[in-house]
Amino acid sequence: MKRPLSKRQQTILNYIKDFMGNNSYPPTVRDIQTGCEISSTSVVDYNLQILQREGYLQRRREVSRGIELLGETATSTLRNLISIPVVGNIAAGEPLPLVNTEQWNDTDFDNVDLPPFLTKGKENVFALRVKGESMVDALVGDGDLVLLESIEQPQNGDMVAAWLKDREEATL
Amino acid sequence: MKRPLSKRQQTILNYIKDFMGNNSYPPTVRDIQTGCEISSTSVVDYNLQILQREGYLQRRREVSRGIELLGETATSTLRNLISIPVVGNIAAGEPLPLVNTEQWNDTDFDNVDLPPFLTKGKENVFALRVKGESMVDALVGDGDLVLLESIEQPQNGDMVAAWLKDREEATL
DNA sequence: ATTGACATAGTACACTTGTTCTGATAATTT
DNA sequence: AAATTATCAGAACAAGTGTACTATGTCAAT
Repeated sequence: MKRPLSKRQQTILNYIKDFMGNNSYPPTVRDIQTGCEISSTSVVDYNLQILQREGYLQRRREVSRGIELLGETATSTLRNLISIPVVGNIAAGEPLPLVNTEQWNDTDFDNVDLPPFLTKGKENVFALRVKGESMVDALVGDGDLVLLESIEQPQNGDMVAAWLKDREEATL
Repeated sequence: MKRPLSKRQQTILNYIKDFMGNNSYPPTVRDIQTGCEISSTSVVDYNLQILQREGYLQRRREVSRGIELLGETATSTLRNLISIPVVGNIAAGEPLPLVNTEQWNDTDFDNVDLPPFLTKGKENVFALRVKGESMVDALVGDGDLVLLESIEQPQNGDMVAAWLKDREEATL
């Protein structure tokens, strides 16, 4: 049941969005105050309460800068491309090697930016570069990147490989 | 010229990454202190200086929570992305090669940042790049990325490749 | 005109948080 | 061993920051 936001509330909301876009940390009450040219911090607090009540943001009043944007506002603007690490190469005509992900660091590998829908539903995804010639029925070629989703499985160590050709995806 | 980070610096860096992944705002010095079980805030400040000097993060000391991660670390954390390593290449028309993770070095792989939903439910995911021409029914082409989910298996290290064609999924 | 909800101001307080200072301990070099 | 550097401890200060309190103004309904 969202009532329309007042002009000031709109201003504040936009300022927060803009601020977080530039600064990687949320604004303080006083940042908003000066940024929106509001005369008092209490006014900011007052409107933030409303914005929270209306579901536009979440506050953690006990901590500084405890503002979190909710809804598409937060997600859609920030998440467009996905960077996937290319952990290494795999050769054709040979079984996939065992990979120990626990030893990996995020900074250890190169990254590839991909559209989000490619990894939908998977959690720990990484990539391998294909070395050598084709695989099963010539679906994968030399230089292709293979996105992998790692799974912990005590008993059986299988791997699921997801090929991504341009925007296409197929599953084996 | 990056000198190797000390264990404590690694711990702090990971904590910041983790914190920003969960909270949408950076941690305070004291958050890091308690989170990493450090006895004094000055120690945190000391190590943050080093991390900044080495280029791992940027600080705005005049404001609270003025920590900004640099590099891929930053973007992937902000966008809730998952960094996936591309461990190697795979060739078409041939079985997937065996990958020995223990031989990998930090510089051996590229990374690809992907949205979490792609790897949801899977733990150790990595990617392979397809080299050469197609595989099964020409679903995967040269340069494609294959997402793999690695599993620890003492006895057998097999991999199942899952192709993702658009929204379809199949398993090998 | 009066009421009452909504919105804004101004101010002060208490806790948070970055910073600084001094000193101690460990690791490394000379 | 002595000297030097790197790292850690502890405490205190000052500014940053959320919040509470009171007062004022606006505006529609009564």
